Amino acid sequence: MKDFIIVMKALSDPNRVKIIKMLQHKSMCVCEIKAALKLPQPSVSKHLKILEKAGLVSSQKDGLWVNYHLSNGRSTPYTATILENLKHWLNDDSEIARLIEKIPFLNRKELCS
Amino acid sequence: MKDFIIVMKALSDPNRVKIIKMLQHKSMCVCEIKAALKLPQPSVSKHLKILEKAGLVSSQKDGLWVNYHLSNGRSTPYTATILENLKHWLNDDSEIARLIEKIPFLNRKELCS
DNA sequence: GCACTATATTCCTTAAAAAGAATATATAAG
DNA sequence: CTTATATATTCTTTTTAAGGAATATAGTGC
Repeated sequence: MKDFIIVMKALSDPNRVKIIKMLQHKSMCVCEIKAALKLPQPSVSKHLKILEKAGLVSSQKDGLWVNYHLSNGRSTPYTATILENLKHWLNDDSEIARLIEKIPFLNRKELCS
Repeated sequence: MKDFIIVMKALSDPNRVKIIKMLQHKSMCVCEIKAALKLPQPSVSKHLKILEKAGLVSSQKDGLWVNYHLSNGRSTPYTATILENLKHWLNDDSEIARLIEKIPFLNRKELCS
């Protein structure tokens, strides 16, 4: 039960859901997410930590950067199903659609400096 | 997005999840749920309202009683999938299992008086 | 009408989550 | 070792959600 609640709470925030939707298209570092969502960097880090604890995303260090990507969902039965369904859920949301469109133009070299 | 968040928030509380798991086995009135979960009546009513707003449960008046049951899930794409998966999710949770076992012994006539 | 019962709502208090500012850590480059 | 940059953490404040007590509503039966 506890794990289930942690997953549901992680998904109860629009910015965190947006992060998941973006990661479906591309692994991203914190500063890319920060730029896409126009949020302060500490706020992004905190959201990512919550998603990571819920088993929804994973991270990988790359020098000074930390790349975040969707997890394989194996941590709980819920994460796998939810991540799978989130592939088609919310694609018709206009705000999500706009975010996704902008992803190809995010340039880490420009953003992080 | 807003609807999705409402559903996720509704599922972010253990008592509300327990209510859903019980309703999978039996339509229940407020006082039956109250007895099963050992919660104050106003608290149960409030949880039910949140579940109803999320499109997860529906209610039907029966004289002085109000029977709650799982909704058909047609209100959003999320509710249908979540309700379907919740049929097998959490069945191995000991607290849930104990609740389900007790359902047949809930007697409305005894409880509500 | 009145009394009784099941449920809902309101109001207030408490707890939990989110936002913001500041600071800390870690790695890279000189 | 120093500087610079990306990210994480801490601490405080604000917002949001949950709990509890009291009251309101809506049926039922007399």
